[in-house]
Amino acid sequence: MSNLWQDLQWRGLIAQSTDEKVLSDLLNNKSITFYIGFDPTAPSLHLGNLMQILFAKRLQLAGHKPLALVGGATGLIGDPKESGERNLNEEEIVITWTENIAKQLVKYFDFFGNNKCDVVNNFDWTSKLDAISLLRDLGKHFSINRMLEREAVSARLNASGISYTEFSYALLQANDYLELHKKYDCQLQTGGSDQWGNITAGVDLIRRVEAKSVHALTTPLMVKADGNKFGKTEAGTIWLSPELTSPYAFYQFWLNTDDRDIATLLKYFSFASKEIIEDLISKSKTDAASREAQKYLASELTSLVHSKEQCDQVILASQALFGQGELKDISKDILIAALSEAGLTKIKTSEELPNILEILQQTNLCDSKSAAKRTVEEGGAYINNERISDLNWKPNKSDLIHGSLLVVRRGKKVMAGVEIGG
RNA sequence: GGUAGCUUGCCCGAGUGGCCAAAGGGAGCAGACUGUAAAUCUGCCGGUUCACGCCUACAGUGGUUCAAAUCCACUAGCUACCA
Repeated sequence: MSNLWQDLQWRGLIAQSTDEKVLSDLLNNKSITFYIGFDPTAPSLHLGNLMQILFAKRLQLAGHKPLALVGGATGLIGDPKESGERNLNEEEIVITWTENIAKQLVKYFDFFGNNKCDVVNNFDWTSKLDAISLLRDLGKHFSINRMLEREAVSARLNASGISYTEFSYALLQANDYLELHKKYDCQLQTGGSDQWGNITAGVDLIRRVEAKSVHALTTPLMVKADGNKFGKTEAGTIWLSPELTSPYAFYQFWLNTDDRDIATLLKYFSFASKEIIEDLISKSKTDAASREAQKYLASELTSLVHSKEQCDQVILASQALFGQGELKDISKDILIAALSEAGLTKIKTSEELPNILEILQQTNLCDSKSAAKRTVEEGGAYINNERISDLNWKPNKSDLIHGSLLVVRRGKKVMAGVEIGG
């Protein structure tokens, strides 16, 4: 007996579900097997995926067995999206991405015990599916009329069109559910609300083929207060891989969460108790400036996705770079670590020291020399927290912190480091 | 298959021979105010250049012209009407 369902509801994590009474009873009182799928559409998982992962983790913590599916097969086909046909990726690339994703998933689930997680790849069964079976055994259970009703599909029919390849996607995902139902007695598939159609296609298929009733449960689409998509910045997607999004950038992303969104995000992403979360939310209203809720969530998630050690480093780096104190008072090691997190560019001493425009460009703080010049003229260029307004400014020996470092900043919060060395 | 129209910078959208790197809006960047917020106001917003300038750009290719986003031809894609 648990209150999993009530907890999920309180967190606002339930968008749609099949028969609520039956499903909530299963989730609260039984231990079931469920699955959640991830298609390899990119080299790494991102924050949208993280929401799904953590949702599944909540179910596992409550005693249910997760199957983390990687879409080695479905990734080769492409789930139709409203904006238009996807470009097919090379098979080798999809294989690499599938492997990356499988590795990343391992971090978030428990792989021991009665309800241990299994990672499965739909390539294993889909690649064995022959044309006759696909069309005769599977296809016969699908109504085109029904498939045309899907939002993404109908949008595509009215606009750019859709290939047979993508149109067939739902069959494969439905078949995944059927496979996992037969093999693991999987009774629930979870996903984002955009997956509702695909998931219920599987539910229908299982009813037709096995005469069994299984379930679907989706999470809402996160919409930010400013109307933009969650999980992206102007610089791009926030990835879970440290190579694509540094732990520093990851932490900063959460720290900069809009006050209006922090309550929702805490409920979606934090594993803290209801009491702690409600306390943080109330603080975010009474004392928004302290940003305790943002700091808490940033720290919790950076620790989870990267590591506690990385997170500590990043917090130190953030404090060092945004602190009020003298940069010179920060030890060389910590400063180098901080700048490495933000992005450190090395320049050889043998060369003449670059001027401010070159520094801004070489640290990638500005895209071009013109952009760099603009930044300086606008008063947005800082070296060691001092505004630089002279276009010809060059660093002196005495400007180098600890003999070799420059802290470069554009605007209020875009940092980079320069290390002058042999 | 026939006819007519459309295709502009990150996005939307004005421009129908020189005054066009191209109105306006959005996004984005910077400044002020702040909390490394939000809202608001101001400036910027193809590349290179201290700058005059030069280069690249108005679907693609070629042409007319001293001069083309603007005119002509062909190609591709989209839209509407006709069968």
